[in-house]
Formats: sequence, structure tokens, C-alpha cells
Amino acid sequence: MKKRELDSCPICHNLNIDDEESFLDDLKCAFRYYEKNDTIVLQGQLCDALYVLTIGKVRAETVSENGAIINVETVDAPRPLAPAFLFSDNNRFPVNIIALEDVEVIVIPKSEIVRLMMTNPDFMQNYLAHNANRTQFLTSRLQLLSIKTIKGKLAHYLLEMARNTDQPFIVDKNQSELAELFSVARPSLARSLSEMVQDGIIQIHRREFRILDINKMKNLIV
Amino acid sequence: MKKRELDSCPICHNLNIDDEESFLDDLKCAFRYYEKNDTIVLQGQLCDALYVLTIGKVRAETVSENGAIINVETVDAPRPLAPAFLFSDNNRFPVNIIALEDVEVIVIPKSEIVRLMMTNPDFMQNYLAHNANRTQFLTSRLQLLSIKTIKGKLAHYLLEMARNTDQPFIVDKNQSELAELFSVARPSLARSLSEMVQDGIIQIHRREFRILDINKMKNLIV
DNA sequence: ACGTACCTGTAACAATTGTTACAATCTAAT
DNA sequence: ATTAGATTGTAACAATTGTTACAGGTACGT
Repeated sequence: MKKRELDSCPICHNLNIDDEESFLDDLKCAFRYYEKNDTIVLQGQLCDALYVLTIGKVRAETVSENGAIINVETVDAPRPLAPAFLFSDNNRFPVNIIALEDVEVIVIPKSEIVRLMMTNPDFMQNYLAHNANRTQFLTSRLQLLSIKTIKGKLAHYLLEMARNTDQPFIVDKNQSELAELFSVARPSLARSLSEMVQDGIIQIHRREFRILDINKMKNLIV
Repeated sequence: MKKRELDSCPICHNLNIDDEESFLDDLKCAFRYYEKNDTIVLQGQLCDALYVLTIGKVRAETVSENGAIINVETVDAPRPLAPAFLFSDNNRFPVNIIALEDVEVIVIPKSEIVRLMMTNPDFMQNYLAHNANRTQFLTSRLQLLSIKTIKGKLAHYLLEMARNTDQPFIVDKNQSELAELFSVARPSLARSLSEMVQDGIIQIHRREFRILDINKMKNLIV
């Protein structure tokens, strides 16, 4: 593994220099290469090694029991794939992972990961931090989805983006992306937005938003 | 810390006996006791130590910006409280934690946790496994909530409970609890259930369910 | 057996969201 | 500048879900 790749990986960056040589020397790992549309991991497959996506882009999809694709997520290198599942009691991949372009994956056996953690505190904390951040992401996503109305979701989302100021701010998603994030239909989202504008709660110009009435906004979150 | 408490804690059980003495001897930790309705942790509070709930029961609640309580979860001892957030970049508690009865909490500084992990592989793997299981739980919860229709959620849930058999099975939640899990209103859930019965997809007698048409069931999950 | 509290079934109506379709506007490449 | 493609606004109507209310069923303690 080259140093460049090492540094760019979220669980391998900022490691103590002294450790880095021994870190690299003995690491047992396999390099795998895939082409577009290759299947890298099959849903349900045993997960006994860490898959680190170092080059390229993949799609992670959940397939329901009748074959319909429920959930899709695109993952860009560099990132570990499903690092939490390596240590879970039910250690099987929850998704299919498919190459969207030419891809390099480094496969590191679980035993090696454990060894690295035991010998390198920085690596261990990186790993923990990465999983922790993932948990936080999932928690906030769950909180968003458990708000029942579209306006409630918008209020929650926009208040976070605005950070308690009444200054205008730019939202980095278009309506379609927002609708997907909220798991609602795009025209419904547009309707809710225009109703909030009519009610004098917000102002919108393209992707620039401004909160006019913070209290009404907060009351939308039930 | 007594051995009994140690064993019952999900991140401390099954530790190597040899290590156990040294594990206990040097552990710097504080015991804290709370009465009913005491606040143990305030949302937003810095999280630089692991809080292990060893005795009692607590409520974890998310409070929205207008003061309304959005999300509630009850946690029984023994369990660590928000163990993932100890290592996250934004290491603040995401919830208020309030004692529901007399409670004992052991507070272990982050540095101690790191030391334990570095010296005790079993402890480290327990910790990782616990966080991983939590991630899995959140992932499946998220998957459930992102299904848009009540019947779809029911199908997903019931198919998992039935485990691909056509044998009757008991659901361990009543309709109100199911409705809360799905984040829908109870009468709406009842209506969906009775429509599924009318359509010959399932049979219900109290909490005993039976799947009559697996294919129709699977097609409900979009 | 009786009453109480809880759970379930159901109905009428309101509110919200989805669907589909199309026009208007913006963006970026030629 | 022009055009193709993406994004946004909007409308009519369908479908789903929420709300409220009440009746009947069940479990449980007295």
C-alpha cells in the first residue's frame, strides 16, 4: 500500500510516523480490481475482512425479497465498506456492492485489523471514530425520517442548515435530492415549500433560503 | 466494580480471566447514583467518558428546538449509554438521559477505555461488536422507515418474523407498539391489517399471524 | 361474576401526500 | 445566441394516512 493511499483513507490517516513502517511491512492484505458493473460483494455474504475502497466509485444497494431494489447509496473512494459489520454478531454484508467504474479494493483480514488496532492506538481511534461518525449519521437520518410531515422535515433540515441565524444560506441539494433524502415525492416537496413561502415562514430564491419566522418554523416539528 | 456487574455488561462480559484482575485493579472510574427523575446527561453535553448504566432504568429523549420531545427510548441496565459518541468527531450527547428509578452509573474516562482496549483484546472486540450491533439495529430501523406504505412496512416486518415459513407465528408487540415502531397512527395500522386479511394475504388471531400468500406479501414492499 | 383498564375493529371525515402532466425557468455546451 | 437537458412551479385528481369517536372483546384483579 502506498503512503498516498494510506493517508487518504479515513481510518488510516494521521498515523504515528514511527509506526507506519511496521504498519505497512507486515500487513497481510489482498488487492482486488474490478471493472464497471462487476459485483464486489453480494448481500448476505460473510464479512470476515475489511474491504477498503481505494480507487473508484461503487453502488451499495439493498435488495428486497421480491428482487426490487429498495435503497441505493453511492460510495466514493477512499472509504472502508461496511466497517461496522466486520465485528457484529451477524457479520454478513447487508447490501450488494457493485462497481460503477474501474475500482481497486484492498481486502484486509479481520485478524490483521485486530492486530493493527492492538499495536497502533491511532489506527484504533480512527477506526472507532469512523464507526462512531457513521452511527451519528444514521441517528440523525433516523430522527429526520421519524418526523411525519414534509414541512416538519423541512423545518428540521433548514434550521440545521441555517444554524440559528436569520441570514440567507445556500442549500447544497436540489429539490429532487431533498425529496429523496426525506423519502417523499418531489412535487409534494415543492408544494410544501411554496406553502411555507405563502405563510411567510421562509423566502426562497433558487437554492438560497432565508428563514423569516423561526418560531413558526420550530412549531412545524412535531 | 464487582464481578457480577462486570459479566452482565455487554461490553465487559467474557473477558479473559487472567486479565480480569489487572483489568479491575487499576481502573479509574467513578460511581454515581441518581434518584427517579434526576437528569443524568443533558443533550449537547460533552461526552468524554463512557457512562455504563449498571443498575436501574433510564429514559433517553431527544428534545426539539421548540422544546417538544421528539423521540423517546427506554434503556435498562446493564448497558453502556451512547458508547459510539465517545469517539465521534462531534462528541456530544445527542439526548437527555433521565433516571426512571434509582440508578447506578459507572463513569469511565475515555483515556481509560483506550487503555483497556489496548491491553485487552476481548474488551476491544466486545466494544467493537456492541457498536457494530447498534449500527445494524439502526440500519434495519432506517430500512423499515424508508418503506413508504404501512402495508409495505408490515410486509417487511412480518416476513422477517415468519422467517420464510408459512407456519403461524406470534408477534411480540401489540398494535400500538407496532404503530409506534412504524411511526404511523394506530387505527391506520389496524385498517391496513384488516385490508390485508380481506385480500387473503394474511390470517390474524390476536397476536398470532400466518402468511397465506408470500408473493403478494413481497410485492407490497416497494 | 363484576368492573376496570387495555386492546382491537371499524366508521366517517379531514388532512396530507402521491401521481401525472405540463409550462416556465435556468444551465451549460455547442 | 441557441438549443438540449435539467430544475422548478403548479394544477387536478387519486391514494393513503391521520383524527376522532365509539363499540365490542379480552385480561385481570377483587
